[in-house]
Amino acid sequence: MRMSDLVAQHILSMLEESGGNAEIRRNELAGDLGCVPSQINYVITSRFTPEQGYIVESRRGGGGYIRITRVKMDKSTALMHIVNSIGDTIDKAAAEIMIKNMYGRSIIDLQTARILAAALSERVFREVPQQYRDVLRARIFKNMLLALSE
Amino acid sequence: MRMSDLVAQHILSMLEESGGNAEIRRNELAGDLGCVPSQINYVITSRFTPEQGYIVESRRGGGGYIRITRVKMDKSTALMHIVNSIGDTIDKAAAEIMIKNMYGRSIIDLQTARILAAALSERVFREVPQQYRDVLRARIFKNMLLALSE
DNA sequence: GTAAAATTTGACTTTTATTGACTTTGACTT
DNA sequence: AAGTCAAAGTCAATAAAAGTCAAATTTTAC
Repeated sequence: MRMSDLVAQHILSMLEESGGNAEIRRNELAGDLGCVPSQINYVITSRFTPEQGYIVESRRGGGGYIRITRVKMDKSTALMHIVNSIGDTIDKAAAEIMIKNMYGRSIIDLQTARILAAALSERVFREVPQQYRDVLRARIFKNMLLALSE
Repeated sequence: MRMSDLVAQHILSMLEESGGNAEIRRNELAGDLGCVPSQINYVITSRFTPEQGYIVESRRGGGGYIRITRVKMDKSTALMHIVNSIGDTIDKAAAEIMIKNMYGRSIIDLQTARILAAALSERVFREVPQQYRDVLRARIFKNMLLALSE
C-alpha cells in the first residue's frame, strides 16, 4: 500500500472516531507511520482540501499541531454547493475526486457514485476534441447532480 | 500466438481466479509477458471495453494500477440486453422510452431514472454538432447502464 | 493481390508520490 | 529582549507509475 494512502487512512480513521475532528502532531505521526514529515503535508494538501470538505488549521513551534475538521452539510445544500463549484469545465480527475468525496460524506450511495463516474469517464469522450471534453463533462455532471437533488 | 492474445488470456485468467476482479501493474505485467507497456493499453481498449462487459479503472503515479472488473451477467441480464441493443447512436426520445421502460419493469428506481435522463438531456448537448449528439448520448448511456450492473 | 483492419512498438506526456534541504513560526528560558 | 529549540511549512528534484499517439508491421477479408 502506498504511504500516502496509509497516512490518509490514518487521518480518516481519526476523523471517524472523533466524529469529524482530528488533531495530529506532524512529526510524531510521520515517525509512527515511517515516513518523512513533509509527506503528511502532501497528503493533507492532496486529500484533505476545502474542496473535499475539510478545514485544516495548524500551528508551528513548540507544542504545534495540525487540526483537520470535516465539515458536513445537509444533502441538498451540499449538492448545490458542489454544483456551484463546478464551473464551465471539469476534468475527469477532479470529477472523480468530487464523486468520491460525495460518497465519503454519504451524500450519494455507491451505485449512484458509479453511475456518475461512468457518465463522465474518458471512454465516453473518445474522439471528442480535447477542448470540448471538459465542457461536456461539466454539463453532464451538473445536470445529474441537479436531478439528484430534485 | 499473438502477444495481444497472450495478454488478454493472462488478464482473463486473473479475472477467473478472482471471480471477476483483476488488478494489474502495467509495467510489471508487460515485463513478465515480454511486451512494451503500451501493449497492455491496446489490449484493454480493444478487448475489455464496456460493450464487452468490463469496467476499467486506473491510477498513475507511484503505486499506480489498472483494475479490470467483469460485470456479473447473472445480476443484470436485462441491463446487458439493453446495453447491447443500444448501438452506436441513440436520440433523446428513444433513450427516454428505454428509461421509462426500465423504471416500469423495476430494473431501476426513480432516482436512477432521473439521473440517467439528466445526463442524456438535450441541454447537455447545446452547441454540439447534431451528428455527434446521439453518438455521445449512446456512449454515456451505455457506460451508465454498465456501471449500474456492476 | 490489394486494401482495410488489427497489432506492435517506442518516443513522449501527464499524473501522482516521495524525499530532503531549507525556511518560518511559536514557546520557553535566561 | 535575546537566544534556543521545537514544531510545522515550502519547494524543487526525482522517481514511479500510467496514458497517448502515430508510424511501422502483420493479418484478414475480399
